[in-house]
Amino acid sequence: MGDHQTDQQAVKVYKALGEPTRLKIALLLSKESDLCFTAIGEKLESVAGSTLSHHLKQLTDSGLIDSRKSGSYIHYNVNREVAEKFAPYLMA
Amino acid sequence: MGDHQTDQQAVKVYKALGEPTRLKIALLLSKESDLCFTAIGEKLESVAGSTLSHHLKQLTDSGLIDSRKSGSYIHYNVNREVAEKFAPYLMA
DNA sequence: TCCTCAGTTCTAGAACTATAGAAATGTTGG
DNA sequence: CCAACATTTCTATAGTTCTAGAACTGAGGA
Repeated sequence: MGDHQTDQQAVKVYKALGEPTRLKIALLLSKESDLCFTAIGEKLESVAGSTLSHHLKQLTDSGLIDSRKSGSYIHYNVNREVAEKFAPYLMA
Repeated sequence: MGDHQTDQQAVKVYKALGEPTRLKIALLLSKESDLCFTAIGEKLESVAGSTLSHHLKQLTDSGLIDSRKSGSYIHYNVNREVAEKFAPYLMA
């Protein structure tokens, strides 16, 4: 068993990926870098902004997705290190 | 994006692992093969049999854990192929 | 400054999940 | 067959999560 801290992150990452919309977001970001909030929203059909925000929060809180603010946009990316460690399936 | 079928299994596997008790079970089984229901229950402190059964069902339904009946016991094992594909972290 | 656009937070309801006790099922040993 | 044990199913409940609308914050452009 890895250390407790790491296992806790594993739970967060897996919980984040264990929901269809969030897995889709993670897969989108693994194919295309630097998408911003609105761009992600457009690729998912019919998801309210508030819902998308909620999903992105879980993904970023887990450490799997990084966000970077640029002007009035926020760009999202898969954190490769975390993905390789817990879910390299995303990068396949 | 992988095919839809595979992504659906990914969601199931990750959902199964995104809960502390179930991650613990998966990690236990990755270290020690062929544990049976009761043996797993003993390694987790204070989990009712009915609850354990429920967790094991999700793990086996996802394909991540295999079960094999032998006499009146059921032995559980990590399915290495599925683990390598979605969560090699388990085998690390 | 004012308006607009990007994204978040608040609120709330419907759906889902974790948990366990009790009852049921199935298997083995006596 | 009966008793004991392994595991599941049923039922109920407390807590969590998904979802979206409405209201909010903050940045940039006219």
